Amino acid sequence: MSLAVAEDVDDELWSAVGDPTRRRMLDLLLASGPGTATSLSDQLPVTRQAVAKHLQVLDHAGLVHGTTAGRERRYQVDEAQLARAVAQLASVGASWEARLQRIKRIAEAIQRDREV
Amino acid sequence: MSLAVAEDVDDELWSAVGDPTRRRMLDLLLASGPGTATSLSDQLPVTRQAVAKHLQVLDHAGLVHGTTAGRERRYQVDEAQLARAVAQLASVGASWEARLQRIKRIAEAIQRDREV
DNA sequence: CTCATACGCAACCAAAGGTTGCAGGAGGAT
DNA sequence: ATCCTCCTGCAACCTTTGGTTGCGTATGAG
Repeated sequence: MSLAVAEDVDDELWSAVGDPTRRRMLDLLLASGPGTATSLSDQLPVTRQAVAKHLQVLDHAGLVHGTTAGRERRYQVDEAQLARAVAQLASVGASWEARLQRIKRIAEAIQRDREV
Repeated sequence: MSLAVAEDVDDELWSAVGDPTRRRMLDLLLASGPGTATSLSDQLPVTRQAVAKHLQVLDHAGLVHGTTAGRERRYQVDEAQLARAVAQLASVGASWEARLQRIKRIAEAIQRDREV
């Protein structure tokens, strides 16, 4: 049985998604479609500049993708990359859950031994 | 259909689990059983003090639970709380995936309209 | 008793999230 | 063409957080 830790996970994706503000930005972009730093910032408790920095991070992680249109710059979610991120979350979760199961089995085995 | 954003998530749990070092620590504690700041630190690329701080964070989030034994202080994973964290990861992932699916369906509908 | 070991506390440093302030470019109104 | 507005980018600065080194202290081994 492979005990390899599931931390072959892309740390940049994780930390991109690890920030609560960025998670909410992704939520908003998914819920309302493409948006700009300004449009996002007035749905969030932070300033436009903070949002802009987060958009850079998300862009660099490939989770969003921005296009300039006139004086606006609108960003939209890269669906494939977000799907990848979701898969990695699931992977880490599954790994932990597997270990918890294993511990539980061992605990039960000890319990049985005591009852003999 | 409820469009409520899945950010009713406990931010403390998320950020506890959001840090890569803390994730590795949880991995180690799950893999090798209870451990001390020292025992963890020499399996990690950071100092004992850094590990100690992370243990405080994890403890405060309820993910681990430490007991003093002589001159050692050993920590072990709180399985129930970690299970909760895993559930929250899964919840956010599911929420995003649902939205991605919805977007995909809409895109296909538009595609069909064009083909008429 | 002495020595090694594990710990906690404090000072310090760099990076990240956040803020304010300002200069510049694109569009609409006069 | 001009003026005004709006959205953007850049720079300076503050605070929190992950990380380090250094030190004092307590506990177990010899």
